[in-house]
Amino acid sequence: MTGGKVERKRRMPRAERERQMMAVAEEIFADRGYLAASMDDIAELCGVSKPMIYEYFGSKEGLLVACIRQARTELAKATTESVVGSTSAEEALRRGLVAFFEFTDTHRRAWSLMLRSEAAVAGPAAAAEIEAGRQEQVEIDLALFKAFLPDAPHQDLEAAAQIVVGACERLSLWYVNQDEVTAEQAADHLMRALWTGLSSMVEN
Amino acid sequence: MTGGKVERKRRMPRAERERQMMAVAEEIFADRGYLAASMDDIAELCGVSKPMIYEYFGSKEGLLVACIRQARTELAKATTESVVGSTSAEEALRRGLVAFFEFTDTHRRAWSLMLRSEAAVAGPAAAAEIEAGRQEQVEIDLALFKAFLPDAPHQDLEAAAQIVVGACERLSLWYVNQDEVTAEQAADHLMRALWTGLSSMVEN
DNA sequence: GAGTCAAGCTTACTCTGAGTAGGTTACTTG
DNA sequence: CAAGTAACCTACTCAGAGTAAGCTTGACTC
Repeated sequence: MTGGKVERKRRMPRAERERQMMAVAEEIFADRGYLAASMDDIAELCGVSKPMIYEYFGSKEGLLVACIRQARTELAKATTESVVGSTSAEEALRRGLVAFFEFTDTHRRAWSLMLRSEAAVAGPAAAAEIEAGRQEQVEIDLALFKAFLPDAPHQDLEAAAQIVVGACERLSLWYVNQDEVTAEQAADHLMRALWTGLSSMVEN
Repeated sequence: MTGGKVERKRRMPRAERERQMMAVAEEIFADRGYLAASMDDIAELCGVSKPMIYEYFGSKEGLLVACIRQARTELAKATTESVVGSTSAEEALRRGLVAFFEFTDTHRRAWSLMLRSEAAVAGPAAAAEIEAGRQEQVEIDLALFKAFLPDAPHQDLEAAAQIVVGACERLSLWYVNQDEVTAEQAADHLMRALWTGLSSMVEN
């Protein structure tokens, strides 16, 4: 089944074991949902006993938070890097959108952890982690708009940033279920729907 | 504290007891989150023992689903009714948006149940109930766009509907935390950001 | 090699909270 | 008032999160 070597029950240094646990947890959480995932099962799949997970992550929610934080970091990295070298605000936004949709497609498990908010229900720490991720995106968009439209009312730009983030989330769900739609097309849809409206704000 | 009569431990017919249970549950779920809410606590606040809730709702998730379904029905009713009598697509969309934002403000508890998806984690039935609510909104928007832009590619309109629903969700969260923003203004922000883009689709 | 320290790991619990079996009370109707 | 049923209760089971206390293995001194 698994291509690599099997090596059951090896002793591992902490860092490596933590990575393995997070990989297993991400899969189990995404597959079964947070509630239905049991720590005993996760431990067994790691070839290790339950207290080890508690030793390293503190609690079930702590394990989930670690998974979410990792996904969040990767997403922020992917979108941020995609924007460098853009020569216009429009290009920057479009590139960011494409990177975002690509991420949600290639990292489906990680994304479903953040989006389907297996978290909101999990507890305050997990919910906060998710909301922080969204807020991060809002700040990025806001900075972009502010640079492009310095004279537009602040409230308008804030609302616009919220709109983009919300639209991205929802559109990503739709997009990953449409086989014939590419990340570029998803980004295009969003640009077409939003861009004229956004750029017209300067005249308001 | 509570304004009305107290009447502790009255016997009630099923329908009335169910309504009371849902009201209590909505509050507890919204306040503490699904996980932290215990069925024993809800039962006690109803002045009744736990098996009664199981008799009427089957499970904890069943109780949550009932709460969500009620909120969903109310939201659909409010937005649908707000649109009747509109003389243009633009007016219909704007009215629907205003009704939506008003609902999220006046029914905060109900809305937070649906939005913060205290549900996705709860289980498949609750998640399905939430997704059904979103899909309902998508269908409504899609029908509206289709009527106004019969020649635009279907995929474009579908994407547009998803965008509107996603943007609404996110913007509603922002809006309920901004005291100085009215429902009309929130709807305005969305219309300004989206309308020109949407209506230009006809030329594509 | 013997001693010792720590990191990685385990067994065997406790305790909370969802869900249930089986019985009791009180209102209605003939 | 007998009988039936709707509303309700006490007292459990059971799964799964979280923990206490100790075992094992390898590396590093002397």
